[in-house]
Amino acid sequence: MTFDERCYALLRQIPRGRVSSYRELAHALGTRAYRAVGNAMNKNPYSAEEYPCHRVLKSDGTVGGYAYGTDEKLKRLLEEGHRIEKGKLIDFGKILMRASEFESIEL
DNA sequence: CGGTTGACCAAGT
DNA sequence: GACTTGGCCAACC
Repeated sequence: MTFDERCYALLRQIPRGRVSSYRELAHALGTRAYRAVGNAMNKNPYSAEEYPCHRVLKSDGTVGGYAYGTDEKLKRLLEEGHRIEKGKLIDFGKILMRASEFESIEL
């Protein structure tokens, strides 16, 4: 399994109403390849239904990039009931899915 | 094998 | 707050 595929395996575990971060995903994979996680999200070939890469934000709770524009990412987050102020997710700390919460995946 | 590229991070100014 | 800097590391030349 490639690094990208492992990222997607974690990605599909993030439920509607919650978010995670590039940092947490990297940590869940036992690496500090934050940027490589971003690269994987950028290449995400799957549907947003099963693989919601718009739910992956920066470690400080700001929205971060998106292949179809940050405005589209913002829109999708709002549709899922999140509140955003000054570019940052409100209650990011409570909504954030941390590395320890992910189920282990295949190698 | 070396070099470049990022949807990043953290600490500093 | 808005930059800049050095660091990070998989993927793809």
